[in-house]
Amino acid sequence: MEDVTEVSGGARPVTIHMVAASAGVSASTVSRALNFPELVKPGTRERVLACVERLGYQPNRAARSLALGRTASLGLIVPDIANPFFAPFVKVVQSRVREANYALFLADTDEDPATEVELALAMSQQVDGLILCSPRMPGRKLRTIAAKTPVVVANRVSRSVPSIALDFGPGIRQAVAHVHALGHRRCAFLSGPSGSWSNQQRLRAFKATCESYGIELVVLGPYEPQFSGGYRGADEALAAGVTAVFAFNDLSALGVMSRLSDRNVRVPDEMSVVGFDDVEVASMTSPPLTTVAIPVDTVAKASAALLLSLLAETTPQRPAAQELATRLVIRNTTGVPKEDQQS
Amino acid sequence: MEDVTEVSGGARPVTIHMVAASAGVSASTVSRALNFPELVKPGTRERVLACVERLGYQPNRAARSLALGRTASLGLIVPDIANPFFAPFVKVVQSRVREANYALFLADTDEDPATEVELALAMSQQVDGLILCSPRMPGRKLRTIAAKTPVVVANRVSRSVPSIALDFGPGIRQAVAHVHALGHRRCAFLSGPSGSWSNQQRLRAFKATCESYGIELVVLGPYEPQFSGGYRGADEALAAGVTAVFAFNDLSALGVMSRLSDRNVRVPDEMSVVGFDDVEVASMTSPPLTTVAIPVDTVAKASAALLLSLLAETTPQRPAAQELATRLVIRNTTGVPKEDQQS
DNA sequence: GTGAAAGCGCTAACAT
DNA sequence: ATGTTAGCGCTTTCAC
Repeated sequence: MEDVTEVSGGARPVTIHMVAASAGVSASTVSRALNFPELVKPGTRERVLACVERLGYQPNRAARSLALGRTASLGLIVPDIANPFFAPFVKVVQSRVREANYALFLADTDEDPATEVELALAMSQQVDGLILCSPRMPGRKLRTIAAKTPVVVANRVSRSVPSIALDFGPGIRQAVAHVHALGHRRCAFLSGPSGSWSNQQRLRAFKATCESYGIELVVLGPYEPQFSGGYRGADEALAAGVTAVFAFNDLSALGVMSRLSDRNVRVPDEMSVVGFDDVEVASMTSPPLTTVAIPVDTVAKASAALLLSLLAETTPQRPAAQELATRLVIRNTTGVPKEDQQS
Repeated sequence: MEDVTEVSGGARPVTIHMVAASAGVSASTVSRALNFPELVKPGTRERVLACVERLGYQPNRAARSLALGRTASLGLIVPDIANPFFAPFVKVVQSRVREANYALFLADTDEDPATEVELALAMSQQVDGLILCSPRMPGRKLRTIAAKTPVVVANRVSRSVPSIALDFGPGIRQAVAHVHALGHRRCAFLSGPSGSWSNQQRLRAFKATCESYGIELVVLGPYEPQFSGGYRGADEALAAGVTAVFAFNDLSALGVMSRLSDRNVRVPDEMSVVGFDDVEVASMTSPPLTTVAIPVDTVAKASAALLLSLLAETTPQRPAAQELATRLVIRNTTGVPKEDQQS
């Protein structure tokens, strides 16, 4: 019985051949024992696995990838990791993907479409599949990338690429109905980035729904989809003489509330505020924010599941597009407009 | 001049040999033209690069890794991506690492030390280096992992592993001095996870500093380091009859404020609240939160820089440990305690 | 049931 | 300056 030195200090990694030697078998047998245990006789299998254990052998991923033609890793590209809307998305995708034994590459585009394309292209060569979250790149680029590697698009519909998107309609209709029921007749929409799919969808739905309810909608902006954007928007909303504002997202709704508080305009008594997304902090503010909730976790799970199923499929399917519903969460930033209040 | 088909549809990727053939040179020349352009004659170089371009050749990463013995990717492991304290950390690390042409693997431990070890072990075999953010694993495990791959630890000091940690002292001293100056003499500390390095450090510093200022410190908890923890803690702080509370972090401070608001206790008039971390939302609340700021971006940058320098070093250095200072950010949740106020 | 051998795509001596 | 060769560590036919 030979004495094989333990993996200690800084020596170079154990290869499959070392294991093979130490178990008195060939490399192929070790490989089989690890990948197709049923193909090797129980006796040898145990001997091999014991050596694997003892030597602390871990297969070299690069070698494995090269031989197999698959990397066992996926990529996720998001516009802004630090955005409280995307962070949970990343978290859920990561955990799902892990469960399926894939590692996850993460990249942040800093909201820049060009960077987005660049990152996606770079990643496409080192992953088995890609999730593009809220991509802003043109459809053409999207197709280019999808031609290189399996791709799933989240938070945007696409006809050429499998996607998980959102139907803002239900949530927006509920929000408008809610505000209408409270008595508001003149409202503002603080729009977000004009190029974004989300903003276009939301704006369209707000316009149509307000019209059908006989609510006058003042469209303001575009503003950056951040606290700062809402902070600026608040003054314009006030100047426009509306009694309620629909913010592009929760962050900007927070900005609105902060500015309103600065100017001693009480929420919801003197101004109602409705957010969008239902990020975690929306429920932590005082007063807690009424907002159109997006089921991010569900979107993230569905995106991961879709990509994984794409990878599992042997026969290529045609692009599936799924749309998830939104809904209104009523908290304390919406109320009866001042003029209507009994005093 | 031969007609080489464009990369269209679903064909298999272009290899270096295809480029070589199409340029009428050997594979090594293509490799050199790409990696050490100065080693190949300008004429051929251009011809090669033209073919690379035309064929859309992208080197296979796995093959490259295998040959080179390096993966050009790094790993980052955090306790909770969705936590507003860690999200910016991830963002900054990602961007730094990208700049150095590394891709980044991300994993989330869900605050579980066992998962942490598992993930770190798994990642160690597919990266050139690892950043462990706020690790909870025992020092022994840390060393095991550091023996396999270069590791940098963030938000925790270690003697055996290079680390970027925080000196909570300055910020805490400023916070206590501030609160003391306002007239508070009995305060509470809402402690976080008892096992965490951060909590131990903060508790110790708060205790020592309060003592030196003659402030009576009531230690409550432990609470989960979340909104919910603070929400619970608020009642206990009120029962303890303190006039100011130091929350373990900003999230729990938000919980405190929310509960206080529920119970109609005004902040800061009837209770002062001090957070910790200075996450982005801390400045977005009404009133904005007074908090001990942690320079996360700096920590993240330093961690990435340290790891990159470790990888660049030819000669192994001994573990460097850097400590970054914290400081108090005074906003509007701290004020003169009620009893002292002129009425 | 197991071993020998070839090859995944790339880089790096070593020749020339 | 460029081509030839070997090899990174693994999987996988193909023999036996």
